Amino acid sequence: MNRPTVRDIAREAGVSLATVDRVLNGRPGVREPTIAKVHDAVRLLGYVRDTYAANLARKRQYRFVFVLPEGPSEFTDMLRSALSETRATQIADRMLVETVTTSAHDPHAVVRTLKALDTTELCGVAVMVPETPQVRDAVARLKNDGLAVVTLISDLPHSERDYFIGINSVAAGRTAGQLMSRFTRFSGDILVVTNSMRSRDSQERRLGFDAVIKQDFPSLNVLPSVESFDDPTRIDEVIGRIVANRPRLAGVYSMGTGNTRILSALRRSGRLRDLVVIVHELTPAMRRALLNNEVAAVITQNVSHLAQSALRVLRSLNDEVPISEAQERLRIEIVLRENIPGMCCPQARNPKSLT
Amino acid sequence: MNRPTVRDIAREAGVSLATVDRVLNGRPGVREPTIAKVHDAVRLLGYVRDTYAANLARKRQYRFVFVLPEGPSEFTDMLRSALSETRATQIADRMLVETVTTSAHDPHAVVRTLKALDTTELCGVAVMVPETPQVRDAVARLKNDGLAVVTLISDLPHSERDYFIGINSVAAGRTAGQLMSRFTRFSGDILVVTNSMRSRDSQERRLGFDAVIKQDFPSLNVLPSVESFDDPTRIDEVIGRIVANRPRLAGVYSMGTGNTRILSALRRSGRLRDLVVIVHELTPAMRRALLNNEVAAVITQNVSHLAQSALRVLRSLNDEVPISEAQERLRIEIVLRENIPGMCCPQARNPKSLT
DNA sequence: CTTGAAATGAGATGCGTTCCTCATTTAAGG
DNA sequence: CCTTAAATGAGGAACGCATCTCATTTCAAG
Repeated sequence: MNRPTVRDIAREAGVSLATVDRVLNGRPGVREPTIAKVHDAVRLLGYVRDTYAANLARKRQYRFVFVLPEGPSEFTDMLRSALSETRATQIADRMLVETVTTSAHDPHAVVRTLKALDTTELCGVAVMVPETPQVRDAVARLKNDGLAVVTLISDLPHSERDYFIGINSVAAGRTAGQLMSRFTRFSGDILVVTNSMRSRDSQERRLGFDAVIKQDFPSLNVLPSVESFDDPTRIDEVIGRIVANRPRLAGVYSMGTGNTRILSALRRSGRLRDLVVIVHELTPAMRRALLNNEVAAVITQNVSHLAQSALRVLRSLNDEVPISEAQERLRIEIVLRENIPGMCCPQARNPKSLT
Repeated sequence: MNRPTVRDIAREAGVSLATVDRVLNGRPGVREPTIAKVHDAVRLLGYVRDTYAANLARKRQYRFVFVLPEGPSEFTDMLRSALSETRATQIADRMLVETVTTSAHDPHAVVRTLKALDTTELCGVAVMVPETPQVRDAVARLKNDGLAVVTLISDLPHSERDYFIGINSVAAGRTAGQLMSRFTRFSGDILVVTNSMRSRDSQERRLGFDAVIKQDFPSLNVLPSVESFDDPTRIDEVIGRIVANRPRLAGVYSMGTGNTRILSALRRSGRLRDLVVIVHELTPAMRRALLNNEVAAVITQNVSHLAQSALRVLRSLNDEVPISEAQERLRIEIVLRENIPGMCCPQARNPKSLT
């Protein structure tokens, strides 16, 4: 019992190969009842097009571009290298992916970048940019030009994007909240810091964090969010002040970027060892911080899976085949010192008594 | 600049297509220097065979079988359904996978099952069976017949299997240990229970658990392992006794199967709410237990990724293409109430103050 | 230099598609 | 009933590769 081919469909439907082809590829010049006959045969035989043979025949190349924020960032570096790790898949599956960068802070620059994309050559884009009305419009334009559009890491909920690849920020914030409560033994002040509360991610993480603490662990005192605006001196100053003024400070939750600076500010304050620090995104620096017991937990998503998922979804969108929700759903990962990915050998550790 | 084809190789090497084919497919009748010329051309042009075109031409079907433990088990049910979720991939990639079950308790049955496999039809097997010398021999025989063999969940370290797909049990045990320490506030007795300490997984988990507690959290008192032998009445009896005799009991670490029974025994003892319970494998029952705050954390691996990874690896082994270690490495996942996969909407919760 | 086996070349065919072209049939309009 | 446009059929070429056959070349041994 071999997989049915177009010939089988033709025979079953009692039409010619040419007609089957016309129907399957949505070409004009076929009457309704004939179309129905073909579709019936497809259903009956359980035919699924051999995408690879099809791509071979039409010499297809999937051209995708990833739009990432510019500037040095450990996180986008990880994403970039995860993307290049998929190279074997890329060539096997006839994909050509390139990345372009854009200033994440400047909404106009983002729109310019999106407008500059050559929509005639491209099959799809994956964007990781902050949300603005202009960006939503630019996405609509891309969709209008027939491209597949997926959002990465942070979503554009009311845009016309086809799919979001990333984790739910509210749930991530809730996870951080639960972890913080249990690790701080349910009492003390919690400092919440981010680079900017204008970012949707930070807002949602804070929302989830507060919700779970208010509901389940009300004995924790969560301080108002502190914004660093990515300004190193401001980080040092603000953190220094709060640590000095809050003897009951038990934990620090960093929702945004700049974790390295925040850690060194805390280190300078001399209280780092007593604080439960929870951050997002497992960058190389945060791996080190976990190993040194400076950070208690990292809430993260698997960037490698993210990259693979983005490519799979973009391809499915182009082939118009269904996407398996369950298979593409990224998990909210909790990384402690002992389950850092890719650290199988527990040697070279820096022990420390926490008790 | 398109991808090079066999024609390009032939031209570059100054030989005919037939010779290129002979070299590429290891057919006899080519002199050493000619082989070298072809290989040089391959390297120079960066040729990679189009596996899909190749499979199309040779009408190839990958036939794989998964050997799983028989009997009702939430975990193997999950694995089975994860496997069927990959059906779209299976047909797209010309794979035909079936599962056979075998009695995990009876080493002879396992060997019989492995011997009964039709090695002429098959391309590879994925096995999830306990380790015995006989099983290792059976694996050697399969390898000898030219099959690809991967181990699932629990490894057969000294067998000739090609690849192990699963997480490091020692590291998983360490993670459980770290979590237990922080959640129990670094003090109290810890009950460690498993269905059988003869299982390599349990041994290794215990090893990791003890190591991390001894090194970093020596104030915890970890009790000797209790074996349930999958006997419900024994579970009730042993757990009841220990809970009654240990007023300082702070946590329970279940390394093996039978979590539902263990939980109900603890529930009956009336102390469940005060105990930090950590288990392995996120089954539907454990999801419910997390939601009810009966279990504090589940250490698990992503069964869906496991299934996909197994198929990818089996295919790569058959195609003799390199396997991307980093991409296939499964993570040790920590699941708390707030980051249960696939639970985006935080309604319908059963709140409880833990403070 | 001849012989014969080994090495190599040339070419055809097919895998499941797509995408053509050109003929033939069908159905509706006058 | 004839005309005409639309619908359908028949078939070929190509995609990158595997596999096979048969002819030709090469090279060492005799």
